[in-house]
Amino acid sequence: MTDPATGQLGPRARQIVGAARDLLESEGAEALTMRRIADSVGIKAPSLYKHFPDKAAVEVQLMALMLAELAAVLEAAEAAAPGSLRALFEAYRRYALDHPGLYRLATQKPLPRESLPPGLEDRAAAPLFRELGLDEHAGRAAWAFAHGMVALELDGRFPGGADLDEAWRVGAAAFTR
Amino acid sequence: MTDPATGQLGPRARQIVGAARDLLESEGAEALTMRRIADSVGIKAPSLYKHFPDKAAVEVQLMALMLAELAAVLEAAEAAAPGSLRALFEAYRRYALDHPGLYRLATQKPLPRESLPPGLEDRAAAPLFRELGLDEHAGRAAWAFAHGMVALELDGRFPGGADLDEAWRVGAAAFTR
DNA sequence: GTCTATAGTGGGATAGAC
DNA sequence: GTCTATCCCACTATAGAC
Repeated sequence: MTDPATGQLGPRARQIVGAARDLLESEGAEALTMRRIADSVGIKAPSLYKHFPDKAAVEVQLMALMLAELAAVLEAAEAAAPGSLRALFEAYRRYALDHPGLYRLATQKPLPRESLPPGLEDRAAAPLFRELGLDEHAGRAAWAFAHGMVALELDGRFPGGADLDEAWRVGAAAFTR
Repeated sequence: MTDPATGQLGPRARQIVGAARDLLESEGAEALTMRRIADSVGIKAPSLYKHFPDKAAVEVQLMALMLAELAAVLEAAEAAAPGSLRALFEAYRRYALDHPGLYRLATQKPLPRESLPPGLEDRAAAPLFRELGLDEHAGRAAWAFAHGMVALELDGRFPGGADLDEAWRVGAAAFTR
């Protein structure tokens, strides 16, 4: 539940979101139920409703968490290696593979844009667009490439021995111009 | 249920898969339940188990259907416009957008490769690889781009007014070389 | 802010008669 | 190959006591 004044989460609510996150990463999306979240926190499921109106509200917080972390990771990559699309892709891939549950949750359905902190979505997308000279079309194409690579890898769609580093390299070269 | 001799589906089983497909496309993945499928066919849910061992077996048939159709569509595009990556992307996009339920079902989880007709997966992938000169890395990168574009578009992740044709064009140009 | 109890829904799947 | 009846499970969410 968000504080009506500040829009911030209380400590208990933050703990719930943290438990939900751990559950999602350790056991996958099917494990993300109100009962399991409550168990992790050490309370009963109905008590969760004193902190969040419904399950969707918990998921919104998880999506916001993912976007903020991804933005931070991309911004750090940009600062460490300015002008390197390779480095941005590398950071994107690493984040997604390290947090597959969160990445999928925030990625496989429409974003509840009204419920998210303003500007957060743009902040996560900005480094890629900056790198590609603010060309919106190239930015979308490169984003789609990165998302596609990650989605296919997470879903085990590439053959076993595939050299994905090389595919990422080809993609980075294709969009670098 | 597959005929033990031929591996083919009987007429009733084919009807069930067709009903499942229509349900999936018209009402989405959540509507794809054994009860709903049975309703569409005009029988009761338990009767489905005389034709398929479980729900997963129905889904496998849907995945095989999607791969076969996608392969056919890409092969047709290749024949109509040889050497055009643009044309392949166009066909890929159109198929996915026209059959979002099927596309997602066959795409958002690991393929049950042992249960699919041998070679089907490769057949669906072949046109793209042929177009890119059999370069496996370029093939994977281009496939990831196409899948990423489609996934993001299906999930409503692009901003409202985004000119996606242009993003596809940029992607095709980037991988054409 | 936590609990117990429970409503209400819906799902996959099986048993056994016909 | 279809039916009825049923099991067993799991989920989200609410009511009301403390």
